[in-house]
Amino acid sequence: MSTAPAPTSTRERLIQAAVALFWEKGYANTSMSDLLSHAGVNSGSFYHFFDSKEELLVAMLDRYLTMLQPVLLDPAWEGVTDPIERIFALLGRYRALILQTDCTYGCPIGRLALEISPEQRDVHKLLAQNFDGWAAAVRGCLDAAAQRLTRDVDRDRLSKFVLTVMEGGVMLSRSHRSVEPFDAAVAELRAYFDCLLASAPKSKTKKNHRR
Amino acid sequence: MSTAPAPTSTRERLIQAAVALFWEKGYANTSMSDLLSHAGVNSGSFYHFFDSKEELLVAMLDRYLTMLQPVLLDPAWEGVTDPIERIFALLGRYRALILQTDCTYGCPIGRLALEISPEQRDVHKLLAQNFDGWAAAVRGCLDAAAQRLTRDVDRDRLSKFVLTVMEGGVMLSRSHRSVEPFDAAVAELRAYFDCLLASAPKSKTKKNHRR
DNA sequence: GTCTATATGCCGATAGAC
DNA sequence: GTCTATCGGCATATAGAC
Repeated sequence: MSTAPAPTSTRERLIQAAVALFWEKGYANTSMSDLLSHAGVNSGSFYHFFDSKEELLVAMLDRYLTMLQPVLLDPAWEGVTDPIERIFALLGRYRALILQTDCTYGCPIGRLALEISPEQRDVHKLLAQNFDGWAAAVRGCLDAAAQRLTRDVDRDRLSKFVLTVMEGGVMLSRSHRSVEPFDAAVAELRAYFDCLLASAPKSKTKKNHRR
Repeated sequence: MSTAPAPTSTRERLIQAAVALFWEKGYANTSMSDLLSHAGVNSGSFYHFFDSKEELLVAMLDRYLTMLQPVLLDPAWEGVTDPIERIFALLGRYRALILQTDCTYGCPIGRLALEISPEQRDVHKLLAQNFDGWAAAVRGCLDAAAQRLTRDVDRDRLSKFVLTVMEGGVMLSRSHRSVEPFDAAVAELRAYFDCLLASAPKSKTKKNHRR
């Protein structure tokens, strides 16, 4: 409970700068001087901690893995207990991000997945791990709601489908400069969930999904 | 019916090089010298036809619009008449592309949508037009199958959903270096379609969708 | 660990003869 | 319309004092 200004280390500030800038501008379009000035660090210090820009990318993706729960899931799920609604609350966070960025949002992980050369296998492995972590969170929700879903639902596959739809929706919203494509994708996903929940008894989750 | 070797113009060769290279390496990672050597053109000639690299990008995206039907849709739909199967045949083309590229495929349009800065509105307008053209083709299939779909299906929204799923599936396959995420997404989409076709009479489309 | 100064190379774009 | 030669700038990365 100290009020100290949190003396973030140089290494830490660089990772934070990477989180912000690789998200905002992509990897190649973020220059070393962008990173250095944003972090308030000099070139010499950078190369004391990292061998290259790519190594900072790796460190950033590692950080993302640990940020998923506290930074994304916990806030998204605060006050939301129903597991199916948690899935849509998570998608709601992305909707908020799209709006916050004036519909220019690109998911940092998805963006890097398409930008980074496939030869950089270590980077793509981390990207895949980030995707898997996200999907696993959704998978947890589906497991919690298992008895409400029709028996033949492949919950693992469905959790990845939610991720797929999120990524596609974010992409389309960026080029259209509008939330509408994202909203449409989420609405369609909701319709699918209604399908999968249809024959189950407790259909408590029927507020205003279909408009 | 001439057998002449089709003396492609310099401008044309540059556009073709852009189609190939912006797809393979992205926009920023394709250098002018990449483009010039691939097209067999000198720098001076390039700037005779285009004011800048970005202008070539615009020309390439215009070209993509005209290529959609003959290069993508026509081959995908050859021998496939059922409109719903046409949708999945189109997705099958992307599956083939993923396999052809050893699972490093990134849809050129989707990739640019995330890479290009939102400030370049003209580029994003063309990207959105490309997305819209693709979705419109799917929309045409859905319209043709309208009487088989449950009444409350929003066909326009559903056509965009198919695009969303394709783009998300391609993205995940690239980072996982496997077709599996794409296949899973398409299988889930098929399950959704089965839902939407369920209550209709003619369920001729039941071969082996669910495995 | 941090600083300034700088190496080295490729980038997109241009000049100007032919 | 095509050629060669080259510009100025910014990229990542390094050197070496403190």
